[in-house]
Amino acid sequence: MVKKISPFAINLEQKCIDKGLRLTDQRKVIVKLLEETIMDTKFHPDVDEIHKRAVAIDKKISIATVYRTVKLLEEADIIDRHEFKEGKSRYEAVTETHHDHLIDINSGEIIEFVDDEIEKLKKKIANKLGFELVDHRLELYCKKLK
Amino acid sequence: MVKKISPFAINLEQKCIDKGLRLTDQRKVIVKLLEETIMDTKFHPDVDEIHKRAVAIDKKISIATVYRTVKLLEEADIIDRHEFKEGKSRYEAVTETHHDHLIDINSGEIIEFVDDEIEKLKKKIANKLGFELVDHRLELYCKKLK
DNA sequence: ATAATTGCAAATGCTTTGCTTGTGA
DNA sequence: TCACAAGCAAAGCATTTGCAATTAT
Repeated sequence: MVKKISPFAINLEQKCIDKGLRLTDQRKVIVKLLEETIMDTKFHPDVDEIHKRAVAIDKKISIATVYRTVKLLEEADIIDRHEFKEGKSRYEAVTETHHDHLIDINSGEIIEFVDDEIEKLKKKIANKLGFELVDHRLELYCKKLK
Repeated sequence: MVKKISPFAINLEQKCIDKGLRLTDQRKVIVKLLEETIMDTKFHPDVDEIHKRAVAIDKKISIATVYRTVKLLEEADIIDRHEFKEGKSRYEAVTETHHDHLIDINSGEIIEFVDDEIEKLKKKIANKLGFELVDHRLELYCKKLK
């Protein structure tokens, strides 16, 4: 059976269908929530935050389901998991272009940025050391200049 | 009372004394172990590894003490804690110059590298966004080129 | 002497999992 | 229909902590 693929899936639910994931009511709610991370680039919810918001929509969604769904979506390359220095994971929808994060250590605010120069440099360093870059993370922990 | 400071402390035990940390038998053992991370740049032990090695020297050292000591040393800026993508912390003695890490995703080997260009770029990016860089981490997850 | 440190075991916080019941395709 | 998903509660894992006993200065 040939699966129909939408190459320009605009929403995460469509991406799930494209990947052949079964769309339960719970998954629809969670996926809808995570879609907000596309427009609001400062929104990187953790499992608790996702669960709280999900329960507000449908109170029968358990935290176990949130954990399972978030893991599933990560494995399907639909969302990214980040572990900043706080001991828990935060999630956001996968974006076309790679970006890094700047974390305001006073407010906790997370700012995304894209910098081609630093992306090229990462690749160059890996190659120089005899490696091929597969994945990478760069986090800048900062305080506001006044 | 004026504390005597050794500005060029060659060993971690001296650094502990300089910072006014009480040197118990257990701490001496742990600190001695962690000193190995200075010469062996690929050695980034986790708490379990430190505890295993510590017990081999003095079997009455508990894992709680390892956790407490490692936290103490981190707060005293004597060692650095790293959290690579594996869900536990790894430690190494603080070095004069900042370095980043390249992790071989197949072997788990951790390689340290220093790159001035990327350090400058980190600072530049933070400033451009209106921030002052306080802390940062860059990890390259790679596979060997053949 | 005495304030700090230890060992032990219990508690924590985040995450995973076994099992039974429920449900999407 | 029926393989897969959900809910619940128990388990897992790294880490922290309360408390009584021990120890460094």
